[in-house]
Amino acid sequence: MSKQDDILVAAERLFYEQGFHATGIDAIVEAAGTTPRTLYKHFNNKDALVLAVLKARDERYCDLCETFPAGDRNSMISGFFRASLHWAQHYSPRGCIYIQAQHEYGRINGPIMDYVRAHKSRIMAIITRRLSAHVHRDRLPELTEALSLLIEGATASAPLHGAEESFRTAERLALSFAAENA
Amino acid sequence: MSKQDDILVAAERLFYEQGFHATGIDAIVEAAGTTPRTLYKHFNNKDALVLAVLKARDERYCDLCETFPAGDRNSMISGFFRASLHWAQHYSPRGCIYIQAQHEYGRINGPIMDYVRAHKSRIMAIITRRLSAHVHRDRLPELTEALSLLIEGATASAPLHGAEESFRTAERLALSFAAENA
DNA sequence: AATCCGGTATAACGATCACTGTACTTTTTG
DNA sequence: CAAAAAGTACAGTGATCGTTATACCGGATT
Repeated sequence: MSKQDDILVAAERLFYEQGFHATGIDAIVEAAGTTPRTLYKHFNNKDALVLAVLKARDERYCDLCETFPAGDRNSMISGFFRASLHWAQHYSPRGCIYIQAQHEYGRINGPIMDYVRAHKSRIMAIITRRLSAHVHRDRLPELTEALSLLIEGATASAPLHGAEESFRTAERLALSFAAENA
Repeated sequence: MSKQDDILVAAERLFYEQGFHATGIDAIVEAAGTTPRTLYKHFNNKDALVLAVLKARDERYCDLCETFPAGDRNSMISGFFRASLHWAQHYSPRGCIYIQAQHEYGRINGPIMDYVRAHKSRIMAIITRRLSAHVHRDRLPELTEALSLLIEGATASAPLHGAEESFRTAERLALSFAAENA
């Protein structure tokens, strides 16, 4: 476990809990048990650190979308929400960090916003591909968009209404929709 | 139009476009055409200004939820999403300002977070009451929660996928759900 | 043995932050 | 008209921000 990893872990936790702008470099280095000088030897500036945190999260969530068990259409929809509930409970109990980044950096047309957009479309591409064998081709885009919207809504609702209930509601909505648009 | 209103309008725009922590007092007073001294005669501190902005938004959106046209169950669901689409396009094209506040102030157990929670439950109460005449009592809580989740998801998806498409998808999801759980 | 590399310690840079003291002018109001 | 209220001008507070300079340490590589 290098110091670079310690810094990444601490930064991810603090950025997510307090917000990007509200988290100073000093707080990160203290939580990571190191010094500003070391941090800036691994990351050119704060934005680079933010990007690294977003990238680490992106890879882990993409992995989750790739690996939840396959099956028929309905069981895959349920599996997707079950996996996302697990993710929300363990890694994302206070909403989506990309939505958070979009709010805090939305004015800027920089690499951070580019990464947010890329992440969301990566997820949609994975879902589309994994569902493609079990859904009619004409219905695939609208189902993917519905699932994306529902995950977004469940993640945003979870902090206030509880994760289990939010994701269960989202799952029921998705199954109703899929059944009607068979 | 008092200076206090000018300050509120400028603060709402800048907080929403750039984020709360990223927006300095100096930027607000410049946009409002006044001075820091005047701002602090109307608002004790920055948090009080944030609260005033959240309150102004709350009242306007509650008004919207109260006044969209009534009708039978399905037409009210459609009306709710149509009204919210209009709101998103004109006042909220970059996501929900309360979700934004929750991310930036979530660590703190203060009046800002209290107001966020109060806003969300106020909206749900209005929707529940307005739908109560047209939905079976047993199905009312779950439909309200589904609508809340869908509005949240559509608002969060709108900046990336387009407002019309996001709210149309949310509406279709809601109608499928309501039909299946009649 | 010499050199590089990851990391540490300390201190400081200029900029910006939220916020205020003081004094003056304009507008509103009784 | 007088008094209170609202707004302006300007400078400056201490604190914190992201970032860097300088110098030193220990271990692995060559």
